[in-house]
Amino acid sequence: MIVNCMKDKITLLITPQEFSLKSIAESGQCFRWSELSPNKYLILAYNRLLVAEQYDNYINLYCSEEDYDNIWRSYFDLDYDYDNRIERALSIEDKGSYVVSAIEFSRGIRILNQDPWETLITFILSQQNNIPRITQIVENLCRYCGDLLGDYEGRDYYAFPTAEQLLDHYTELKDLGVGFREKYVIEACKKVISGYDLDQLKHKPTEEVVGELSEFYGIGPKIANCVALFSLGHKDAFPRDVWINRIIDNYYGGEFNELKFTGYAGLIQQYMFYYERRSNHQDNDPS
DNA sequence: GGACAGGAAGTCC
DNA sequence: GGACTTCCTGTC
Repeated sequence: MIVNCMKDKITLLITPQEFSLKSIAESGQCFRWSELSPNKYLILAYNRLLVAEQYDNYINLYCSEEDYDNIWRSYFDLDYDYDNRIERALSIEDKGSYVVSAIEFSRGIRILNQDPWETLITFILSQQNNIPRITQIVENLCRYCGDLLGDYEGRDYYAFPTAEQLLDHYTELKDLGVGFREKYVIEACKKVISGYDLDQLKHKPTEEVVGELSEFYGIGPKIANCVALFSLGHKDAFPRDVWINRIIDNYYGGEFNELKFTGYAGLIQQYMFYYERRSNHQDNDPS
C-alpha cells in the first residue's frame, strides 16, 4: 500500500477489498462512527475527530502525518496482513461453506484497534441490548460526561469519558440509558481508578487476558473476548454471541472449532457475524 | 389503532 | 432458570 502525505491529508492507495469504511462502519465493532455522506465518515477515537472518505482506489484521511503514524495507522490495523489470513482460511475450508461465503461477502472489514477503556465500557453496555441503542447510550455518556473535542460542520463532538468522569456522574448513569448495567460500569471505573492497567493485557496470552477481564463485575466470556479482539490486538479471541451461536447451530451442527484458524479466529468470527447480519442469504423472502 | 409479547454483540445470582 | 433497562419490531 502506498501512502501519500500532504498537509493534513493522508491518502492511502487501497481498494475496498482491502479496507472498506462502509463495511467497518456496519460491522458492529465501533459505536462512534457517523456517516456524513455516502462513503464519508466522521470517526471519534483516541480524543481525536477524523474525517475519512473512500473512493474506488484510495482513501483520504484528514489528519496530520504525526497523527496518522501515532494513532490511525494502528487504529485501522494497517500493519496486519489480511489477505494472508484470508488465503489460509480459504485453503482449509470447503468451497461453498458458510465461512467461505462469509469471507467473500465481508472482505474489506478490518478489526479496529480501539481504546481498551472505551471498548470495555461500550461492550458492557452491549449486553442484552441492540446496536442502535448502544450507539445512543455511548453518545449520551460522551456528551454528558466527556470533554469537548471540537466541532465539525456546526456540530459539537465529545471525547469518550474517562473513568473519573463517569464516576463523577454515577447518579445520572441510569438516566443516560445505562440501565441495569450501571453497577457494572461503576465497578469498572473503580477498578481502573484504583490502578488496574488495561494496556498491560496487550502483552499477555489471550487465554490469560480473557481470564483477567472476566474478573470484572458484569464481564463474562463474550465481552472479555470482544475487548481482547477489538482493543488489545488478540486476533485469536473468538467472541460467541447469539448470532455466532445461531450460525454454529444452523450450519455446523452445533460444533465449531475455531482453533483451526490459528491466531486469526477473531477475524473469521467478525466475517461470520457481519455476513449473518447483513446479507440476505437466508430464505426469508418466500414471495 | 394501540396493546402486547418477543428480542436485542450477556451476565449474575 | 429468572431477572434485568429500554426501545423497537411484528402480530393481532
